[in-house]
Amino acid sequence: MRITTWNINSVRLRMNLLEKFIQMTSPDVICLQETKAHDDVFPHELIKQLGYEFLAFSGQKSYNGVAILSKYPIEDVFSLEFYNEDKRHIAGKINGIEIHNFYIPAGGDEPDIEINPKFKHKLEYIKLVQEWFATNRNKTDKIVLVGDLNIAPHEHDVWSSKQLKKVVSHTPIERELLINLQNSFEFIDSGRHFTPMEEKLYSWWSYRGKEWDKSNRGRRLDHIWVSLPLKDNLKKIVSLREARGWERPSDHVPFTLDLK
DNA sequence: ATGGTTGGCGCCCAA
Repeated sequence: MRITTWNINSVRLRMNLLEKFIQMTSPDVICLQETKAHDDVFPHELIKQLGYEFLAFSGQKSYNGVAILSKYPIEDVFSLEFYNEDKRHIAGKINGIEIHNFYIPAGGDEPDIEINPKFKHKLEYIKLVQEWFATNRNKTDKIVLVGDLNIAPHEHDVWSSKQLKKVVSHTPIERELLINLQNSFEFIDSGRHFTPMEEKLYSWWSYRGKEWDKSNRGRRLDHIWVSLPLKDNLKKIVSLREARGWERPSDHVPFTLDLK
């Protein structure tokens, strides 16, 4: 089973890129974030024409929004709403595996919970996810957790750990909380399972600043984790860097896992 | 220390 996570930054604007990616990669399951489309305007007919008959989506106007596109039936679909009415999560069971698609809050600019409520909300959100899994799921369940988690947890998940240590997405508190969440459920980080810790691995390059390709100031914000029963099924991952150079790209690239 | 770009929507906000 081939599973992709991709923050597409407006699904309606980038249907042509989605089609291009599908032709290249043909995943069984595609999890999208930042669809930025209310359910009433989600392009479900077009996506079905691309070969994804089974869809689950939870969207809102302008912001957030997540979707699961699947070649196989999706059962037991539900969404967690940890903050306001934000559409940041959708889950469902495909071929006996429960897939959780998250769009964790970005957290604003200032990494200080006293003056920035968005940062506070981000940290709380991660703790709530951890509590939810501890309370509602077992480590023996077959689970895949994907999404734009908006945190680059390890040193070589960013172009300069030193220069980004006070930048939201790579502050010590966020890194610690995300690693705690991962360890608390013994999730396996597929990106680092296949890429040595000392090797750079990115999934996002900012729109700001010229020459993203040459300067290569990337971050690994997008992740696919699997629960312990799926560890031996891990086959390979691909972070599709070239997608950042496509015409009118998302600032995130598709990240794909193959499971035996 | 600062400013840089993009998308959605409505005349600015979030990333």
